[in-house]
Amino acid sequence: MNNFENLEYNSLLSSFKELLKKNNLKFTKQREVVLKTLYEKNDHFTPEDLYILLKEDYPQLNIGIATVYRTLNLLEESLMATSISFGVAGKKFELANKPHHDHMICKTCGLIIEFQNDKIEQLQLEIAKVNHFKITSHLMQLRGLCKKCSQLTT
Amino acid sequence: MNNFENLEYNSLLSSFKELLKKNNLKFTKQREVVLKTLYEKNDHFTPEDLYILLKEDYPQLNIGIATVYRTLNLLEESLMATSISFGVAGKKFELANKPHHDHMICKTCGLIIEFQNDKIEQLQLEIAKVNHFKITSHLMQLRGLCKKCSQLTT
DNA sequence: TTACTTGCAAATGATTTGCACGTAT
DNA sequence: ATACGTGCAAATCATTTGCAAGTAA
Repeated sequence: MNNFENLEYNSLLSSFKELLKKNNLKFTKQREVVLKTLYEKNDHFTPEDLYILLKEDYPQLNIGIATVYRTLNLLEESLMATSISFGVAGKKFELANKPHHDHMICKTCGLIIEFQNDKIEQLQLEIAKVNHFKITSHLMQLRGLCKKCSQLTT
Repeated sequence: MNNFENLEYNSLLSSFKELLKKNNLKFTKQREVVLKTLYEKNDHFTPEDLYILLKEDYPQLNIGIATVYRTLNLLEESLMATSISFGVAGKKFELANKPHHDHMICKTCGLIIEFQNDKIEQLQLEIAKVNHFKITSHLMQLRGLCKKCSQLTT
């Protein structure tokens, strides 16, 4: 659970600025365009993906990939972004302004489908309770083939 | 689903040898001790963990870490082992002779608790069906605090 | 004998870090 | 003016790979 669900851009921006101030960090153009792009594109990005996109969209900024990594890590630590891991293949980040959801990931084309299921969440809580385990977060990924790729394969 | 569930060591070993033969690969001491150690310790290991353990237990073998990586990858490709990912922090492998299960992972002490829930698996299949997605595997991890660590924290 | 395998060290690829310069406050 | 942030290049870390020597079949 975080405090950023369903926020529009201006509210996210305010939260971000507040958070920066609270930690004696500065509001820079680089940090701004990372947040803005994640919001506008409303998608999942690897740091590399986002770096390339920012180079295209804001060439005059001449952003460095290290800054992209630093900003994504900052957003994730502040709970304004979340990431899903692809093992050694890296991580993809998304803003945390959407309600909680999990992911289906196509092994062939990388398509990500989001889903949410209350019954599963409920069952997870029950399982945790039986094991005296206190859940702080969970990761659920269904891996396989999306409609398109499973048709190509067949 | 794989064919290794509930197998004892001798059967696993036979399967492994068969699999090696089928692929014109050789049965070596290094491959043997990796399989054997995973079986005997019945636990989850990073390649590094296992490498250190094998160095201790079989010092005369002088196994290299590259061989540990190669063997774990071979076992995983052959479906005799599975891995769970910890993001950038790496992967942990375990033998696939146990029935399918998922994991609870303690963020503080690293304890792994295994669990299995048919209702959740069923719900996952339904969700996939609705989205025309063909599941080949899934990853479900509940992260948080085990009984012991949540008592220490409180 | 003939491949395949191994350990080693070098290569790789993603991510992080040190540093001198730039910039928000 | 004073931190903090940035881009760059070098460093790091886990993992993979090339190669000459070793070993299973």
